[in-house]
Amino acid sequence: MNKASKSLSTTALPPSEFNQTVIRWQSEHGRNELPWQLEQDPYHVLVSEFMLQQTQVATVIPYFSRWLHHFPTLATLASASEDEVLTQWQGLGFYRRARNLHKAAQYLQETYQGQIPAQPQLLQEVPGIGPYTAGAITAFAFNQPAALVDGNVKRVFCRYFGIEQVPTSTAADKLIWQLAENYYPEQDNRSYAQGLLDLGATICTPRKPNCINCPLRASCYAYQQQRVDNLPTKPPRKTTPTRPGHFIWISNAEGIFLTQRSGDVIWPRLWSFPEVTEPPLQAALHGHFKHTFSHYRLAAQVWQLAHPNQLAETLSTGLELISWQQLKNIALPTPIKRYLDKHQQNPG
DNA sequence: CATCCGTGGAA
DNA sequence: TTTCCAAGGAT
Repeated sequence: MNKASKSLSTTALPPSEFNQTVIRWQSEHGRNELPWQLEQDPYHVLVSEFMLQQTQVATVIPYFSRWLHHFPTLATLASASEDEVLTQWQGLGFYRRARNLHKAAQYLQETYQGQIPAQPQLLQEVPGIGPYTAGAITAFAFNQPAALVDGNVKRVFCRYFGIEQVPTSTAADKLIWQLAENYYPEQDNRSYAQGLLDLGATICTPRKPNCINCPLRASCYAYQQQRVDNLPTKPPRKTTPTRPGHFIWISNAEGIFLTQRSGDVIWPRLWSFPEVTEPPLQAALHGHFKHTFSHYRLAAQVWQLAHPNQLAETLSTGLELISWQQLKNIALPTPIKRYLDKHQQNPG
């Protein structure tokens, strides 16, 4: 018995009983009317899975509907411009996903004539598709057998099998993927995969799980050992630093000067006030805002220059005068959009 | 293996 | 107010 399996539950159901229990529960209590479940369209599944990466269902739903209205097919998405794609994505965050989804559509058009392959191995060659999304598309779009591990599966498995390692660790990740490979069914994988996610999202929740309604509680390690509140093991906390930011406000009656950010920074390829590393000389404070990212806090000051001419000396990036009307057609980061909404009443 | 990449909702 | 964390992937 190796080290990893020593801590594992000895009362776990065998795969066939486990996955049949999940499938039966899913058909009665799972989610079956989410927007991307209504039509079994692989493109719909593709879009939803990109949007759902690290993003909750409730947040995604309105974006998904608007997206399909704007890009109804894979081909329309593939032929769209990057700016158009980012504008539809604005506010959803993790903007690399949008560019990856765009690249994925172009890749699928060129490589498979617009068809989406049903094999995880091929799907992982697509930009933005990793191990989870490859399994998810295989299961949800094609109802084919494949393993998939997301945050829900990790939590359910850590509790059910009694996995003590921090779930983000490499050791836990390998173990959970191995279990996932061993437990998925050959038939009905769509319902099984959906059932695992539904269990994690509605029953086996991070806090105050609803064990009394869980179909797996009789054979769940954490439930039996009263370890539900201790599993999965919490990773050590790290404090999020606060970083200063300095932005430049230049506007006139016609519009405001913005710049399109580069592709390798936060808010990649989105439009924003020009950003500088130091507060400019001879500038008046126009306003300020705070914003929390996943890994740091931004304390931003917005400066208005006394002499707009000095801008050329300060900035390396190109500026464009965006008319007040045009603002709604470009991709803006949420706090920049918010700041504009607040101050646009008094432009200048 | 660690870090980066957004945002919003819940407690 | 702070903390947590969500259908992760790329580097």
